[in-house]
Amino acid sequence: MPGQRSITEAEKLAEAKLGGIPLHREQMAVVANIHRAASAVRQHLENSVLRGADLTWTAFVVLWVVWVWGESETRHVAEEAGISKGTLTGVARTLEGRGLLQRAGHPTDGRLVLLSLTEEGEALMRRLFPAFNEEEAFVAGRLSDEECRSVAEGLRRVVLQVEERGEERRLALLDGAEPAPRRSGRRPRA
Amino acid sequence: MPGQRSITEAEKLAEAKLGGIPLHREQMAVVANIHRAASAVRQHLENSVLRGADLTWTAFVVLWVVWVWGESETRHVAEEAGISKGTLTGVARTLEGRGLLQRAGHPTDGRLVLLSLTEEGEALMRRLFPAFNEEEAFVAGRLSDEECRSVAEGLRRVVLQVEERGEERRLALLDGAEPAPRRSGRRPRA
DNA sequence: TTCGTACAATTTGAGGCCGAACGACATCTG
DNA sequence: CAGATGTCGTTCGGCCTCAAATTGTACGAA
Repeated sequence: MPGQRSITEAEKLAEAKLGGIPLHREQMAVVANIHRAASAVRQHLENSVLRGADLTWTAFVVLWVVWVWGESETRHVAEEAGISKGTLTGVARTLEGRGLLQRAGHPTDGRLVLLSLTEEGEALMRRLFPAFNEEEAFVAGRLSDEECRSVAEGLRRVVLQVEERGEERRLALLDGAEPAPRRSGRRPRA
Repeated sequence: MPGQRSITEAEKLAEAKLGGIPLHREQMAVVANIHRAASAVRQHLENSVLRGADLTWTAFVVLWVVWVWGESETRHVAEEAGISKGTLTGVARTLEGRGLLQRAGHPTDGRLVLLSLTEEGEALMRRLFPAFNEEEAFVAGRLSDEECRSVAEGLRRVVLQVEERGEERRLALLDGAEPAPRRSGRRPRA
């Protein structure tokens, strides 16, 4: 099993590389496993239920959000789907082109755009979601309901920590230094 | 807090949408939280320690793998970093261009390519990793060491389930049907 | 020794991804 | 009621991402 042995093994190697500087082992392992699990789960779901419908993970998440919450403003959809506004614009365009999603202007605020599923999109989700949820159950199959709750609760605390203290922490780390702009991204016109 | 309330709320809405079809609630919540946590952690680390070094998450992971394991064949690096071989080719090219990574042919098997850090890459990791690990500790700050171990263990079981049973499961689901090729990707030349 | 099979990394095409810049609109303030 | 200020969604540049097709190398069998 490469999986777990690697992490334990890697800890020792990393510690050796640092020559005695102490390492936050448990915290390192939990972060590593979060990402391992996320990518394993995503890959399984993409290759089982999503592939047949020619949907990517992100496209499915966006459809799911709009399906569950009903017609919504794009900023809320992006927030809920965990992607940036810019990414959502592209994904929504793709889904609109496939006839699964609709776009409408807000009646009173001209800046807003509302997203909703088409009838075809609704039908797709009614068909797809049960299969999706079944695979969620599969990937969590080695955990009892109680263990699922406990792991979910632990993860929730990680999310809360970043949401509530992350920004402040990042500012403290920079401590006055310039925010170090991303090297990629759009350039000023001048 | 949009975070947790949304998931609980969403469960009810999704259940309503399905009109009585039972839902695997705990499993759905654990999968949702895995992805929330992964993206929150990634974003925090990119915007705190990685941004200043102009490294993306993936680039850092690749450097980390090569740093910890030493000179390695690309297929192992891709596997360990959780990305496809094709993605690694591009990322390695970028890092090579920045003088952080080296590429060398295998002495006896001409098909293999070996990756290793340059001296500059080594120096970067010696400087960067302690800061990275410090932020891993920060994001896990609301969990005790024991809770970290327990969450990590739960996640490990999810990874194992997918690694050991995933393929078989996907085959069973298709059950003879064609594997439904990805719509994007390279086309045959003919 | 040449063929076939196996396996390596790379190329390719379509799309996801971020954050800064941008233009359109809304809303406050004088 | 005009200008300043703020907030929307979109555009844009540079990467990442995948899997299939491709190219190149290795190695066993005929």
